Amino acid sequence: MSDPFYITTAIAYPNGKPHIGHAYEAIATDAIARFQRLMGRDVCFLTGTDEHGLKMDQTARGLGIPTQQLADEMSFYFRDMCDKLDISIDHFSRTTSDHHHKASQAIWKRLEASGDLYLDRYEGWYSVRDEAYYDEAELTEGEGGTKLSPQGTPVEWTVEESWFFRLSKYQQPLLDFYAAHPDFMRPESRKNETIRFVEGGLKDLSVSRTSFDWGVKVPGSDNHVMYVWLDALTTYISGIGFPDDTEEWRKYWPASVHIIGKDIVRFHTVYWPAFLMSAGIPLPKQVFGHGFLLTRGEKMSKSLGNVVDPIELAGLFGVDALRYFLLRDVSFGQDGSYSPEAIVTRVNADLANSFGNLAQRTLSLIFKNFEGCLPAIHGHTDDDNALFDVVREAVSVQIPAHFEDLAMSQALERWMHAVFACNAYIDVQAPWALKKTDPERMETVLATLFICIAQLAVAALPVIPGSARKLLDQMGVPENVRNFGNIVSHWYSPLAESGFRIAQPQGLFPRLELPAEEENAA
RNA sequence: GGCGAAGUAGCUCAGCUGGUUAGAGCGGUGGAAUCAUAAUCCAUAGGUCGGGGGUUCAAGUCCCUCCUUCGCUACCA
Repeated sequence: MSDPFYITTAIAYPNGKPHIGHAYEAIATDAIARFQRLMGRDVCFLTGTDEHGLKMDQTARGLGIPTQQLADEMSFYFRDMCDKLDISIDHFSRTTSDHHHKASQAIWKRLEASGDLYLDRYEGWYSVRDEAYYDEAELTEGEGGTKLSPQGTPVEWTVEESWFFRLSKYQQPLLDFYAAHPDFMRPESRKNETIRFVEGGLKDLSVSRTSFDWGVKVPGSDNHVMYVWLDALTTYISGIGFPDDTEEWRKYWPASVHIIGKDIVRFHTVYWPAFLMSAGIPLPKQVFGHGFLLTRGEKMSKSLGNVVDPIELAGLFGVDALRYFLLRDVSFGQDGSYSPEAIVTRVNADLANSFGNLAQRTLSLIFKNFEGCLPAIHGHTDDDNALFDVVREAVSVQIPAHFEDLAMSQALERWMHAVFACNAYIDVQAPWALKKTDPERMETVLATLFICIAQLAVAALPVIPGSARKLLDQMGVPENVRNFGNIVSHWYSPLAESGFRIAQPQGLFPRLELPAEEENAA
């Protein structure tokens, strides 16, 4: 294979179990990765956990367990989420691994060699929870005269020796890079924000801490640990081999796209590129900041008690149902809203009623009337060709174009459009009525539908991998045509002539019911 | 305060560089069909495209202004 495609999610900070936002990001990234594989590209998909930092250390201490043990436990939940949601990762990287420490120290040495690191003192109001310093002016007065950060977290006056990175030096190089690579930041609104931020001037960045030791040691300064972001971002390259000159590293870097949440755009579009420039490493081709998922239009938060467990949700509605809903109902890049009603409505309408039912009625007719043998084609009519045109246009032109553009919801909209065309076709042709009047025509109609359904199933593989695969299995579609290139080739007649028979068709997408408690709430 | 995004049918939203009667899905209504997961198909419902002003032969689609929501950022020190 050639044409490598390297995609990553953000490296999650596992100070709690994964929530729906983590799941959303993983699912979206997975759909893109799967799509690219089905386009024949050599894909590497990396995710992982960012386990350093004071917060982890403190949480562990609070629980009375070793920090590493907490990290192991929490990281497991994220790894487990990937398994449960059918996330097709190639690498799960952890910042606590030995190799990652080595990689982080290697990049540190490169920054140092470029003359971009210097030792200084840092003092100011520090928030442990945010792991950030704030200006006096940014603080607000809390209860009892305590000082609070803009995020409402407590701050303490802290003085520490710190290594600094000459971020200021990269202001112009970054702006030049943005100008030369208009697709580097997406969507557009995030790009504008970043450019204005950089134009406003960059201050050097404190990149080490001495107040705790749960992190990567700074080479030559054992009492310092590296700033969590420098360490975390390095995961994108350490996960594929850096600093070793491995085959993966040579093949996959620079990354095709980093998929991240809109809240951490700056780290990925300002700090990360600056670090890489300093280290003499090529920059990723694109950073995409997706939106947030709101619960019934409200921001998720622990205090509101509306934090949703994605595993529970998948258990309730099905993994593919959840995946489909998130990618279909939320325009990628914008905020989206989630509710049980919305999932049930969308999934029933699209997957159960339209697509699932289409497959079921077609396969049932074949199963009952031909003992499962695939019907022969006795010459196609204009109606057949018109349907082929619609489905083929969707499957080999529109859907790939939208996926390529990371517009999953639009890809699925085109997919549904083609599904509608199939349902309209089956109603007009009424193969069940042709049984007595024109059995040969009945065969052709069902064969036509069979082909179209297979094409649509392949196009849906990135989003609903489990159920699409099950359908293709039921239909006996050979593995080697289950991709965007081959599914529009002539595989049907050979399959029919091979003597393949479909078994009694099994429904793919059961109609969902609104959970009882939700009905009451609504 | 500055910059930016958004405000389009009951709901969720499409509408690129301005141009025939403003679109889709869901919901609602009226038909058809009965192979299928009571699923499907057809027709339809008449929305001042946030308000106002302007440019143009022609504006959701460009300009100005106002209102609302949101994001980034700054400041009041």
